[in-house]
Amino acid sequence: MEIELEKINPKFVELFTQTYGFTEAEFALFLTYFKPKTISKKDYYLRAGEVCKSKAYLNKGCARNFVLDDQGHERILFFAFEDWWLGDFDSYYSGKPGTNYVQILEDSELLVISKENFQKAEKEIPKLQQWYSSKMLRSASASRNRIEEMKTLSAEERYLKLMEQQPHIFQRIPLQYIACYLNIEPQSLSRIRHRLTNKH
Amino acid sequence: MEIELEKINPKFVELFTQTYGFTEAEFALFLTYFKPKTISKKDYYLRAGEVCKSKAYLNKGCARNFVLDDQGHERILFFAFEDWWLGDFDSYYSGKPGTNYVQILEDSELLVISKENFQKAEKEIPKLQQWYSSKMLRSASASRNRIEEMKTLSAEERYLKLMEQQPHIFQRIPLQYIACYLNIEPQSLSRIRHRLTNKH
DNA sequence: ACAAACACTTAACCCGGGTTAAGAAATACA
DNA sequence: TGTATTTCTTAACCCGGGTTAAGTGTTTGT
Repeated sequence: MEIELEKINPKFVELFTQTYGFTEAEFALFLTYFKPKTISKKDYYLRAGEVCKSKAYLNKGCARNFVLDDQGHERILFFAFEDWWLGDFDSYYSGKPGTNYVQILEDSELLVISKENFQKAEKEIPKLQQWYSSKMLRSASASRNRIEEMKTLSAEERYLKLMEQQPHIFQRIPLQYIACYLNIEPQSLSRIRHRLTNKH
Repeated sequence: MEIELEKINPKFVELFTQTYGFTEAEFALFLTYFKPKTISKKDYYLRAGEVCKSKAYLNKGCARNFVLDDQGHERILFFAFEDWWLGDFDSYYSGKPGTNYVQILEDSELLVISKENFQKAEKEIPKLQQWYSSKMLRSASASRNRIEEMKTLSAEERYLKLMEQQPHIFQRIPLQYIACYLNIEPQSLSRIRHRLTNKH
């Protein structure tokens, strides 16, 4: 199962060769550790209760990452599109069963690298560590930020902010999931959109 | 203007002699740096725009510490009772005009120590520094905590929590100020109290 | 091509709490 | 002691958003 270079998102190549300065040999080696995998719409890359034993580069498609709250309701943490990484990082690092679901929303192509292979790669290509730790920091601060916004902004403000800052989400994600992501009931989101279009 | 020991809140003596281990001589010296001051109800110990040049031990009485928000509405940060310290710590340390008002709510007796005198005392009695830095830490974490509660709890929950955790406040502070402290309109607080008493 | 499933909207209703306005009760002051 | 001021309560109304229920499209799979 060789990975065909032409099929890889150019951003993937760029990230490691340009930004992190992998040599051609390093990059080629790195690639051998990945396995392509396709998952079709509605299937899961990961479910709560499973141990997350790999990272997956989302080469094509999109997905939603969610957890269940105490009442068993889904809470979407984020949507992933091309050039995102899928997984449950807590579970990955702790080795314990995780709480995250990663459900594919469009037939998708992943590049999957197992924990063992990633560890090998880290030894052989130490630059990899920098990349990953900076990624973690950014995502931790983003999630604090989101919690803050949930508490301080009204439903309408949250909707408008998302429209402004990530309009592409609305092209590909069903409104019900966007509502869930924004912590708004789908009916209420519908009403908010109605209010906004009929208001001047 | 000697300070009469019998009139000082025993907690004040205890704090410095017992908890911080001042010798009798040190404590006596420390005391000479204070000046007694009485302020009557509704007067201010401090107003926004003034530079806070002293700390004041509230020996008897009570006060409210508030700021004005962007719309000019009062926001009560905390109430002070016997054994609290009054002031605007930002202004005290920066030497710049502050934003805090400290209004006396019952005729009160203060023990005031000027910044210069406190600095002298700190040199002569180094233990003082420990006391003050630990105080600052605790109050910073309390205020973060309060902001968090404002965002996560409903008006009714905030009221019940205060009733449970600091019932003494209700003995001495007018409800309108408590409402302000809880970020509830006085009418709404009244309604909440009504709901609660008439609900079983 | 059709039924079944899914996605979205509309509407009626409820609830918490802000807003406005007015009244009742308590305090203070002369 | 009585009037004035302050404090607290009540009531009517509004608004945002959750809840329930019933549509109306729109996809999907056979």
